[in-house]
Amino acid sequence: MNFSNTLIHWYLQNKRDLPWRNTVNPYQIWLSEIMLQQTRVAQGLPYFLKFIDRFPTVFDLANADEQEVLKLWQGLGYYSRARNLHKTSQIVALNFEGKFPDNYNDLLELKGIGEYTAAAIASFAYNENVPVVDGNVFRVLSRYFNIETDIASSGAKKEFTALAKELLPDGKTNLFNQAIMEFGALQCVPKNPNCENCVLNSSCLALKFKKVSDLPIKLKKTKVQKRFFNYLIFKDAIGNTILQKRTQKGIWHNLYEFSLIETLDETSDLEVMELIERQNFIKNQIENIKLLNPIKINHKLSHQHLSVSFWEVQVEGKIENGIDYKSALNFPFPIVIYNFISKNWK
DNA sequence: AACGCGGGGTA
DNA sequence: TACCCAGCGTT
Repeated sequence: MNFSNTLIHWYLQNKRDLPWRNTVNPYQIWLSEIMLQQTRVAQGLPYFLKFIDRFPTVFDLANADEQEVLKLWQGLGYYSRARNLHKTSQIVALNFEGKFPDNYNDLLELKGIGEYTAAAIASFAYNENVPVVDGNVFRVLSRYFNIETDIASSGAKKEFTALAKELLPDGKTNLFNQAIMEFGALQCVPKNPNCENCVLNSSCLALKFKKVSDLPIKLKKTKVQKRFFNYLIFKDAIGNTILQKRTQKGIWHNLYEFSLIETLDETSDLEVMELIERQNFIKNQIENIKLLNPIKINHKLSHQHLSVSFWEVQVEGKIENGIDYKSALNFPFPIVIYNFISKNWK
């Protein structure tokens, strides 16, 4: 049996039972694909179920506020996906009468749908003859065919797409695309794959040449920036606080946070306290300042490492436009903030 | 063509 | 720690 049919055969015996595999509804397939961009199935699955429950159709999603969409997306990361998801739902609902484009090229026009996602939707929902190339496909193909192209290089996508297209079995694009990705996720995993027990081990070139752990080749390294966040949880006489929306470019766009003092390095608690007293965030007089987490919270993003402190700042009187705890919980937060307040703020 | 964008799992 | 995950949009 050849490569493609072996994969399909393996897939039919080993595939996970996932809700978006039991449908050809392009709305559900689209939703799952957006959520699974750079995201593991285990992490995305609960969000998919929440979204389908709250937004059963593209019209329900289109009619929602962005803030509610972001709230449901809270914790999943890469929040531009949620904003683009919402925008695209409105295009589909209003301009296309709720019907998703039914081919690769038209899908590509939509916000948040790139080459991979367009191919995924086109093949899964419409069985169009287009190959998917994601991280799994790069890994499986580079190993099986011993391809040393740097997968982070500009030409790699074209090269692997062409190869994947050659491998598509007639009329079974849907199955093959699912199969090669599932194979990469379950069998041909990044580290220490179980090659002894693999349906392709007799013909895999990486295994033959003992290069499994060297492939795929990826040269680009991400460099990490360190940042130091001090969040001020103001509290007035009736327990209200201040929240603000992150409208600037950068991380957590359109999510909410407390008043923020960012310092360039590991500033001492005493110095931060002085900064809080000097900076006039609100008119109210400060009564008391208390550091809530003497041990800094380290929150790691893929490209930034954050050291986060939370300060309770008691002020006199009532804060203008203050917000109470119960209302605050309805806002979408970065998960590091949400985890802290849900644990430490009553 | 290179970079910014989350959060969590794995070794 | 370092790397990876059903990548995309911007510059």
